[in-house]
Amino acid sequence: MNESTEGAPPHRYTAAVAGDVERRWQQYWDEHGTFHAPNPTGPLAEDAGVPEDKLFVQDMFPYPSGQGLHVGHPLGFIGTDVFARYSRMTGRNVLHTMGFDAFGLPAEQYAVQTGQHPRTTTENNIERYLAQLRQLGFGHDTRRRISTIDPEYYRWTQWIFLQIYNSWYDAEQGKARPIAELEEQYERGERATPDGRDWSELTRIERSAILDTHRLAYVDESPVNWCPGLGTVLSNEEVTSEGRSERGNFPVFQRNLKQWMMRITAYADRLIDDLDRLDWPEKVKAMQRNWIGRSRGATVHFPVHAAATEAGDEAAASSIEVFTTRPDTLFGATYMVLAPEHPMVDELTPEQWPEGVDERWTGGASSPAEAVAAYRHAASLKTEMDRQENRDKTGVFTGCYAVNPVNGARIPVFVADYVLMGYGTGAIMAVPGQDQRDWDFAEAYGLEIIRTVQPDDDFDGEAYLGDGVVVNSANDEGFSLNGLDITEAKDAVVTWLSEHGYGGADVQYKLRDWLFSRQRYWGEPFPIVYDVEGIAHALPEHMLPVELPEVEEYSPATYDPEAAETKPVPPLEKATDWVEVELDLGDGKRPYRRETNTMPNWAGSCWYQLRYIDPTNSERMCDPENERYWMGPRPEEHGPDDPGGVDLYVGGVEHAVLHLLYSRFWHKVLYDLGYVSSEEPYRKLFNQGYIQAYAYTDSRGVYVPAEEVVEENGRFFYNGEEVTQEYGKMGKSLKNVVTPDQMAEEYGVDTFRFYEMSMGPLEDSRPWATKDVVGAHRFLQRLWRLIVDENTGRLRVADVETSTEDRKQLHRAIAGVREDFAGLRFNTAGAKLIELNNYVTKTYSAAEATPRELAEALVLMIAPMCPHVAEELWHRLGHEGSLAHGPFPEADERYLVDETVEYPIQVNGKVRSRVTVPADADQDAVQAAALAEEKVAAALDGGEPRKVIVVPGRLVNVVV
RNA sequence: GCCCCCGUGGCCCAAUUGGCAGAGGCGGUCGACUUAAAAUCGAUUCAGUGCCGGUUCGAGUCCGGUCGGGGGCACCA
Repeated sequence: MNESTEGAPPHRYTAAVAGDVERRWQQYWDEHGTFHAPNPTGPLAEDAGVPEDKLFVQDMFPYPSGQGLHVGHPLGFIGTDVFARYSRMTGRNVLHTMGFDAFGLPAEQYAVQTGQHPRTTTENNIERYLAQLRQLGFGHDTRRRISTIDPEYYRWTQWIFLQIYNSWYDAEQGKARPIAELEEQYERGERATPDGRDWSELTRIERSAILDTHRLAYVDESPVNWCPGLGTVLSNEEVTSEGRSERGNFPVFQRNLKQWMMRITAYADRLIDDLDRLDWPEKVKAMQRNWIGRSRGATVHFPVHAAATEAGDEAAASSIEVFTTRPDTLFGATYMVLAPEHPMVDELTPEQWPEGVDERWTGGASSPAEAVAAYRHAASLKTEMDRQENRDKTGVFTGCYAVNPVNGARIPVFVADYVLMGYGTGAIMAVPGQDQRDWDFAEAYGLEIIRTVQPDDDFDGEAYLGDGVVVNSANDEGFSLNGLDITEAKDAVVTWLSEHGYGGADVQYKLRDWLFSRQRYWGEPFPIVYDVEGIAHALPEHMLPVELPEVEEYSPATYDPEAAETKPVPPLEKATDWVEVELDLGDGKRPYRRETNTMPNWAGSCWYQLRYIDPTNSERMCDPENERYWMGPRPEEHGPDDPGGVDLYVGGVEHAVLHLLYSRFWHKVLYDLGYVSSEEPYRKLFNQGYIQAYAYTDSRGVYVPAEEVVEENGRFFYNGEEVTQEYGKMGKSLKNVVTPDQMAEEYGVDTFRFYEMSMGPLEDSRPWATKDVVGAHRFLQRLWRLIVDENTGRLRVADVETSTEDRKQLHRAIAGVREDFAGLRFNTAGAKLIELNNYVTKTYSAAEATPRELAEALVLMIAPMCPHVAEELWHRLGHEGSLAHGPFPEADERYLVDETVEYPIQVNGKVRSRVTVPADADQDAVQAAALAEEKVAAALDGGEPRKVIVVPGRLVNVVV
């Protein structure tokens, strides 16, 4: 027992009493299924049907780590719970639950160390986690809990993969369609095969290869991020800007490997455009726009004087294709650059340097081939880090010239590593006059600089990026851009290019296709097998789920982090009995090999909201009727553009790109294929802040226990020794962890919940302060004391009359609290409740009894934040059952308006006096009353005011 | 380098969106209860909103600049 409860009155609301109350009500909720939300149809439907007014609230589900929770973890969970509880009390059908994102590296790594199966570790952690969630009193519908590692869940993850695999993107219709419909187009000859042969003439392998190039999930041999230290490949999103793995910080290398990809780029436009239809933080939208990186511009083909590679060879007419966002500057293109990896480099490089070549261009080599080879070799050795640290422009002349199509100018072609193979076409037209990178290169290599946009008069920079009039842009055939503005010039050039066959308008994206396979054990197996010819086959639905086999070794082969030339070996490769199977896929039993990669960790989280809706459905991923009810668009409620989706999705901003982009992509595919009615998974997104903490280091830089540090005059001491304060994360190694368990022990969960919500706005990050928690505790003690006699435990509430003032206080609080709850402003809702409680305490704590009208309203209004103590008091007030479904107090307009209003009177903006007038006084009456006021009259000194501003209900300002 | 967000009493935070800077909590001080302390209760204290300038009858709120803190992107043609 805590010493603070010793000697306290026997019926005071202490941590011990709170703990008892909390456990009892948690059990009650469990036994009564209080938070079960009915579905329109299926096993979770009820005879009574469902109300039209519903709310689907979702938290970003947690990874069940073995570390346990600290006080920062549940912040968002409490926020959604308060909102869900408030909404439920006002009569809405509320779906709120929580599952687990349970595949992932930590369990696998633990398995590697200890030999314990990742499933065992993970399931134990989930048990621990569930106990903690229960302790915090969340109103989850526990029937809807899912876990991504549950075969009945990942069966549907595999099923969705198959839908994606069996689809192609029809660019004309702007949507995904079944691959069978594409095959029909080929069969009927409506679509030409790549080499023009008839579909019927193609072999099975050839047909399958053609279809594979259209599938939304496909195998590709292309450059991928290979991370030898982890023994796996990674998606672009999982690689940091330093070119290292986000997890583990190992070096990542570009290697050509055969891997599964998802054609997310097909959805680039919709993923960008539909952001406008979402109620999301602008910051997150900006990050997604940035990641997708759409730029509009033009493709331009530059003919090359194809340098003969062999003596006497008349070079074939060839051209270099570039992408530019500034086609208007085409007349200023004075040279070109290819990325070192560009496939055309070899064919363009002639035997010998042209006559009189600039020495700076040759790199001192005796032939172009030698110079280019040396440069490419040097570039290949550079890591991302090197490239970033050193931005000096380097490059080498290929010996080849291209022709600027617009004016016939002969311009040199360089190889330089400031052009990246991964963006656009891997080649650029260089316009030093309007691009700083090109300017830098041109300066270093003595290349011509032509301005095609007239800078402002006072411009003294180098490359000019601003607006202006186009100059120096005309050819001999009468085509001229001179005098146009940039936008007009772009249009004119694009038109000219298409008319003359040199290119046309084009759009490029930074977004790449999503690398979807990982060489790990602890992930979803692919529902794919390969036949003896190596052709991939999707497994039929009835063979799902494909379950993970038992293996000896859980880890892939890992290597020296720097060993770039190594190859991935997935752990499933060794499960021979599982890999080699005989199956009947429709043409008799045949031998197949299973795909041995597994899906990335993001797969399971791409669609879990759909499974929450229909967690027990064994026929379908989710019944369409249930999906339509919980997630379907509601234009009458959210406007004509409403894409539908979860009503409120709360989580950290760290998932701004990865999870949220992948999830949107999957959802759109499912929408296109007709499985869901919503076009987006999450209609409204909210990023909660982080709870941070102070940490302290001693003179050696070693962390000391934060809770034992004392402050004195702004300096900090531990055991009498001065220590240094740091601010940041909460973590074991920082010795500053505070757990919800500690808080529950010391104050009870309701106090903890109330404190977390009242610390500040949910979206803000703020420091944890254990010493402040007592304020929330005192508040609940005062509330309890108003209702329960601390000495006898008897109810001290009676049906006594309340005063008009009481009602004004009460109804003002009700109106404010309702607004605050609805707007997720729990901190101010809490403050208003404390204020009302303080008023009632002041008015009735010394009286015989507290009026029931006030007591009940307080109890109901505190319930979303402090549900256990509210249930207990509601019960003691004589009510049967739970208050979880309301009622919630309603404000009576009559008490929100005063009969009189006190106006502050400003003279020249400074408050000088006050005057009280009837609330219905019109502006003239208020003005008259103000001017008649003694001090104001004195300030006017008999003169006329220059101006009088009356703000109805606010104030009067007299200007003299 | 580019883009975004935030600076209000000693601390965490409010302020009806341009209208009296203070709702709430912590802390401090004083008092009650107690043999005493803790806990609890009551009372009370404290800033002119990072800084400079502008718009306005009126600016924490809008605009420009500047300093400080946090975040995102980064040779993307």
